[in-house]
Amino acid sequence: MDNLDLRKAGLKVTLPRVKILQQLETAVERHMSAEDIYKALMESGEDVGLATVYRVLTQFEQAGIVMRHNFEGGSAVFELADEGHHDHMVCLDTGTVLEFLDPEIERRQKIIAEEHGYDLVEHSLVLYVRPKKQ
Amino acid sequence: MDNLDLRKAGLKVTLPRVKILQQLETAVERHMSAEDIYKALMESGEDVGLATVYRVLTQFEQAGIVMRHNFEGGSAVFELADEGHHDHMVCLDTGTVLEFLDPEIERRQKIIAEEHGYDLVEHSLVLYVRPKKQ
DNA sequence: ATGAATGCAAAAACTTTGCATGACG
DNA sequence: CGTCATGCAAAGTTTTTGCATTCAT
Repeated sequence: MDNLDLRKAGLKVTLPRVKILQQLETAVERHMSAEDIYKALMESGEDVGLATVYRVLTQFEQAGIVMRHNFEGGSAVFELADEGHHDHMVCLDTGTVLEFLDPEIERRQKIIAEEHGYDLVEHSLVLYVRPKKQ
Repeated sequence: MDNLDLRKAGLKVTLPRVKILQQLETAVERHMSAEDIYKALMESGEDVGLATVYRVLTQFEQAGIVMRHNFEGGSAVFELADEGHHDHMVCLDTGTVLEFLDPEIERRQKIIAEEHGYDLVEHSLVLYVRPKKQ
């Protein structure tokens, strides 16, 4: 995921775009809101406008470089689309986001859509969880 | 789902609350946004404020009378919580919302959460589909 | 009568857009 | 150099909140 990917997407290699990409690559938390990225860049001394972060993330999404998710709670979160498809598990206590993929669930989804006369285009599955009690 | 349910939830039986409940019960489309409900009431000659619709829906949600869903696209949709749990299938062409329940998917979700050391609290599964081609 | 609920308008939260300036190729 | 991208501020959307008034019990 580097400057070449930007060019391939027809996007000029500008400082804000490179910095946002780097942020998503190096951040501890893979899943960040526009605001998260904006703040992180500000703290690193990078001077990027919030509007630019939103614009760039939207372009990245269209180019298939990032994925946008609407978990519960105000804002959308973005993650690098460098892995294959997966679903998410969000801890209600800590906000931690875990990724998982279950072939059986994937399979059933496709079957269910077809049983109803549809083709499955995409899906959104989020498990909201809490640390196991004992 | 009647006035008794409101009382049981500790909510006074007011005209706006009754009308909103009726709207959700009688509307053709079970899944409505606050704006949808507001407009429908206006067209029926009921004079309810949009803020009240939001307030009442939030109270209904807390009381377990309705469920709130965040499908793609701006606004949240609400449905009466008079059936058991189910997931949703949204047609990208028509906006139609279908409900389904797959015991196997439900089972797998719980297992996956536990395998990661969590208890499953709730989940959100939405299939985005299109009418089958042939 | 009194506490809760409503309507309105204002604000809040998140995201997008218009436009003049600046940077990339 | 021309064009695309940026920053800022303003506007758009959806939802929430403050407050005076009205309503339910």
